[in-house]
Amino acid sequence: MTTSSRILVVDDDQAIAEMVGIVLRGKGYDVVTTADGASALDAFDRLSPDLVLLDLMLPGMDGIEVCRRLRRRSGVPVLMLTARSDTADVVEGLEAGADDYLTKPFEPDELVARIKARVRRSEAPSTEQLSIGDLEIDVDGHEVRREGTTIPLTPLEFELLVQLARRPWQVFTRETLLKEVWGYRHSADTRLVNVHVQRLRSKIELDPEHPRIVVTVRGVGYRAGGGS
Amino acid sequence: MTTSSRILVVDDDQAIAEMVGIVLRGKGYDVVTTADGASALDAFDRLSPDLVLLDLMLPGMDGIEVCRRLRRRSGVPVLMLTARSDTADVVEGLEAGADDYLTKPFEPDELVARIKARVRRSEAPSTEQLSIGDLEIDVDGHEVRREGTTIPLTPLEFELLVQLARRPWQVFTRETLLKEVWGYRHSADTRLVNVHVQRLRSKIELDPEHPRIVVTVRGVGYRAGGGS
DNA sequence: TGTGGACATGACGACGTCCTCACGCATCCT
DNA sequence: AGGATGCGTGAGGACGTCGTCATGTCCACA
Repeated sequence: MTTSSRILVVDDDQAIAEMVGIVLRGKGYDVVTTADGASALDAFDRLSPDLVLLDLMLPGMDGIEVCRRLRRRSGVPVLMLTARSDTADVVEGLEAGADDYLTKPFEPDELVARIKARVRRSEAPSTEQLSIGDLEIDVDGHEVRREGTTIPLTPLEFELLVQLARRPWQVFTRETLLKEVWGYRHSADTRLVNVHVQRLRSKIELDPEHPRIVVTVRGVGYRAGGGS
Repeated sequence: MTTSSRILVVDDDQAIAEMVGIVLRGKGYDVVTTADGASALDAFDRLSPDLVLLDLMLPGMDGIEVCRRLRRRSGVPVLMLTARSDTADVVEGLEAGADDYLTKPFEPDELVARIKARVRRSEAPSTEQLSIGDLEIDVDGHEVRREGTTIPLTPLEFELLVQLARRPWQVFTRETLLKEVWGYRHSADTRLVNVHVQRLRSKIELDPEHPRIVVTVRGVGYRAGGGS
């Protein structure tokens, strides 16, 4: 981890809170503890933790309500921790927006494993990965790679490639591409598309004279080859 | 739901598989069942399900291995379902990339609630929304809005704002900002930060002379005000 | 209240990206 | 085969963004 994940522990049982704190700090997490709902929400706003570990039984506002309010302001992973193990309670907790539900007594190892799973998933940004031919397209990271090495593209070239790669084999007319990539507002000069297709090819094609990734469909437009 | 979520159930125990199928179909899910690892992976490639419910004990390839292979090709939510309840097993399952782990016997309601929680989270567009003052920051869409109208920022200005807004009230030194926003490689001239902070302010502050969103902390650096 | 350091602000130039245009080549139809 | 049309390719210029510098202003501290 470049910087350790912050975890907000909300539990009024001091023994549990301390134990959890020790365990999690031992695993390299940055732990902050609060004992009631109001201060939990306050701490949340100040700290922007990466995960909230929430006891169901709290003085004042209960855990369900805290969870609902957290959900209103953020998509932070919430792991509920409670002594109540009725199915109805579990269902209620999950319905309120919790991501996981663990009943006391619990094994510290399992707690840590479940926290890791939640943090892992929320830190892994919905990495939309497209592949076309031998290219890997990281849509969120705005990167295109061939065998691990990044190919630098301009924003426009990247958008053009993504548009084509999202529907392999489908042919896009120049008009469609202008609308989708450039936006509505643009002039109707479709030769603009040619130029950028060519620039794109000069960067991503192994043999730009015989393009295999972005293929011309004469009289219609362009399509991305599916990799075969 | 616009279209019902597809769930791939992998279990060689026909009684369980049938029961799970009935329960989930009753909740409106589209369920496909396979009985071993190889056909599960095959079905996965064909169907692109929205969630995989995976028994740990399978003929041939075990559930852990199936989970690993799924992870290699996709970020699909995986919920493990098994008779083994040792903490070590839970930890191993979660380490292998599972998102949740439920032990038999289980309550159908809890299964459904946990599935809903997973699907809900994976369907929620990872729209990371930050707000700072009266600004709304759409991190994925690279857009900043005030009362609905977008404020045009350059990529650099946007990254700078996001960096500050991710930790409201926390003060960032110029060195930190240079490292985080500009990347490692950069010169040590911290005045560069001043210039871009000023440009950012001229666009996002209502009264650039008295900035309230990006605030100077004399002798230290800058911080984003939390909106109060 | 004066002084030095820290910060704000404006100007300018380098650079990259994008759009337009001109021309050459390939492909299709008769 | 020859013309017409569609496409590829290179050059050049407009524009926006970013880095640097010079100067002006604010603030803390004595």
